[in-house]
Amino acid sequence: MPRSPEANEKLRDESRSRILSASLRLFAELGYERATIKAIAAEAGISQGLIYAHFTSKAELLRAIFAQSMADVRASFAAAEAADAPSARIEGLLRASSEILRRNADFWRLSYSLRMQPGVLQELGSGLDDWTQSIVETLEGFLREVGAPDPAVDAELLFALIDGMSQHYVLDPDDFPLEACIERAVDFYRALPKRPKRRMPA
Amino acid sequence: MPRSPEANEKLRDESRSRILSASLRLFAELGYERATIKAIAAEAGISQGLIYAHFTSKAELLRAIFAQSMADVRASFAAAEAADAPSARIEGLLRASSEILRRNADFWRLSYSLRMQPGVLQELGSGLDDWTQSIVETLEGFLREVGAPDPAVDAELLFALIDGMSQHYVLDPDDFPLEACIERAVDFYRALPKRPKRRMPA
Amino acid sequence: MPRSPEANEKLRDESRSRILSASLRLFAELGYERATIKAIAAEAGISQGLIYAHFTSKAELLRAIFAQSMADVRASFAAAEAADAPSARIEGLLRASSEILRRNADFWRLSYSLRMQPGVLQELGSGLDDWTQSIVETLEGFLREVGAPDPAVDAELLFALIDGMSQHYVLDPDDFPLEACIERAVDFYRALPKRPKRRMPA
Amino acid sequence: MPRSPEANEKLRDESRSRILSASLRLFAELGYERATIKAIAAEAGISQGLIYAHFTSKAELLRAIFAQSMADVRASFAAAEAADAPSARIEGLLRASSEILRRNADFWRLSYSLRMQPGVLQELGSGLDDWTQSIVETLEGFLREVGAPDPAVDAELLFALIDGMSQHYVLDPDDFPLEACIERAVDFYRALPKRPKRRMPA
DNA sequence: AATGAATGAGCCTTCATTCAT
DNA sequence: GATGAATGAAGGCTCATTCAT
Repeated sequence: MPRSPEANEKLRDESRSRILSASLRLFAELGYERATIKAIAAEAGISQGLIYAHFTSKAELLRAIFAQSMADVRASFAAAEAADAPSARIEGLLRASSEILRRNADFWRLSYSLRMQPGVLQELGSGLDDWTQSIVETLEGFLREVGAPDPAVDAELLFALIDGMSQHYVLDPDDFPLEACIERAVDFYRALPKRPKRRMPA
Repeated sequence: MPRSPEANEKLRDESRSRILSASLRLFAELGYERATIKAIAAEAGISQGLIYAHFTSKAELLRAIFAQSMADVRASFAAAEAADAPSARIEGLLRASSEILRRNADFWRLSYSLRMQPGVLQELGSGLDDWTQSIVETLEGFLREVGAPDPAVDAELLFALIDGMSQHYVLDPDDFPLEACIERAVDFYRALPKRPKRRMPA
Repeated sequence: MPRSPEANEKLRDESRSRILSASLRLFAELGYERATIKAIAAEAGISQGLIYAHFTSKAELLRAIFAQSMADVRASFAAAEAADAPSARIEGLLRASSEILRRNADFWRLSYSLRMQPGVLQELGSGLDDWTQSIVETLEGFLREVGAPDPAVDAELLFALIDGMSQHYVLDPDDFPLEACIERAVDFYRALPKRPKRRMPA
Repeated sequence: MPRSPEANEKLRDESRSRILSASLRLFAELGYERATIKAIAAEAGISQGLIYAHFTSKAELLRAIFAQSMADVRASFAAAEAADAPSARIEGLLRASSEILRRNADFWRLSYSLRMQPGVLQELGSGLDDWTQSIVETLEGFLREVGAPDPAVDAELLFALIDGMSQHYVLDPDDFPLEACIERAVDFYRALPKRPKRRMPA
């Protein structure tokens, strides 16, 4: 007598999510290339073959992880955007990143490690570029609202700042003072400087 | 008939530096794992075997690149530190990074791609951690000099900012407005905000 | 609640024959090695596991197909043999092959593809050799009856001819003029040449 | 001091031809699928990796074998065609096949085994179909010259006969009376029957 | 009788590394 | 110093087969 469809689905889902979380962990810890299918299977407590019953290839597995995590992250971002009054949006966003980071540290680690590897990146297919692009645009909108003198440049700067902090946190979560840095950044953006008159810098 | 010792040494040095620059280029472009010894040899215009006459392994080649480039970078930094009056040091440093980046873009690309891959990193041996540590300390000194309220945190923040900009530049040198961002950062640090009284943030 | 034994048996037979015809089709189309158990199950509309409830292995499945089809073919041959007067037996056999081929094209395709792969053949176990042997002997009998000068050689020749035509037909059923060739072969055998005196050929 | 270019070429050629002949042997003996790269390497007395220094893939290796052998065979055929007076061409061709077969028995075994496996065939790329096509056309020309009533059909018949004999020989070189069969076939074609008046066959 | 999740051996291929010259 | 042929240890992936239900 075959297993009931529900029992089957449960088994499958269980396997799938073990694979997914094992790979996220190992991809983040070792990097995509060094995280062996063999090692992933071991970490997930299953056989190598089973991975291919769920994902057609290692690259597919990477894509699945991204799809899953990016959906999660996107939701968090959207929540942050909607929540605040215009004047507080930047503060809101900065403070939100802290939680988003903590909740998906492994994903961010992986994502940052991939960003610098064009070879692997293209196995992932596009999506990441578009995404960062859209973040910059969002930031630019916020900064325009608060009267930044050159919102395009300020957006790049703010994004660089957030990205830099995120990476430093993710690299060393125990020692990097994430919250303190964020609060300090808030100070800076509250005192948003006007662009001064200036002679051409060399 | 044997070559003269000097001619030999010159040949050797020539080979060595071809290998080094070829690997730097390929490591940066493809990532450490995907840059094949075969491809490096081809790029350098020499045989695979010769690489092992100069470096005992691929990891050791990576180490050599780091040693060479870090020396170069350290020198640039030292110059920047010494050049300015205390009050202008932060500005000086920010502006200096632009040139340091442009001169060694490949090295930075590689370095950033490695930083997130502990697996590869440990083949590199320590050194990178110590180095970033020393940078943070230098920054902290600068910030203390200009009266930052919490130099330790401000140093982390400034380092994150520089690192973020550097990465964004290195990722897309043609589109990222590096100089404009740096100048804008200078604005922020000229207007260095005091830490305001504040109720505990949630 | 348990099914009645008869219903069970009917189900079982149904499954078995679906499996058999699905595998014959796929073995013929893709070759034994490339026809996956998974694909066979899909083609048969059943689960992979069920195949192993009927056959202990893929090789055993192949054996079953051969047993089934060879029985079928043997019957057709016997009918052809018995039907004609001695003088017309060769013609009868030639003409009969056409129908036998058309009826079991897939089996012949498979059979021809296997014949050249000793590796697979031995998984099949003996049987095919014996069978071709018996065909040659039958032909030899026919040819002796019609006064062939060297029935043994003529039998080999005739078998080769039939086999050659069969394969060419099976390879390209739409373009190969099977019936025309058979009729032409009949011409040749009606005019069965005497063996001429001859000097040793080099 | 590097090996001389000649020494290198000799080494390479030696390896290449060991690989080529080992694969031909194993492909012919076991079939393409069952002839493992591992087994081929062992048969050739070299490492698995070396095969890929000469051929980019297993399929490529197959292609190389075909290219090599087909050139050889084509030359033999051309020689046979040119050698004889029109009236003796068919005899000449029949007798030539014997030697062509004996010289490349393994290649023919392989070639016949592949012909029935569309999957593998297409990895080989086209060429085989064109080739058989051109053979049939050549035969048709010969038969027209000697006044065959329907050269197109007669060509198919003759080709089937040759192919049938070839296969039977190649399947069992020790027992199949190749020369005797060929001589007997010559008898048949010397006595080339006219097409008789005939009522429609059933 | 039947299912489909799960296994594990083995395949093709890549690549850092060695070695004879 | 330099070459390039050669090796061998994985790595990703497939597939016949088993097993709990």
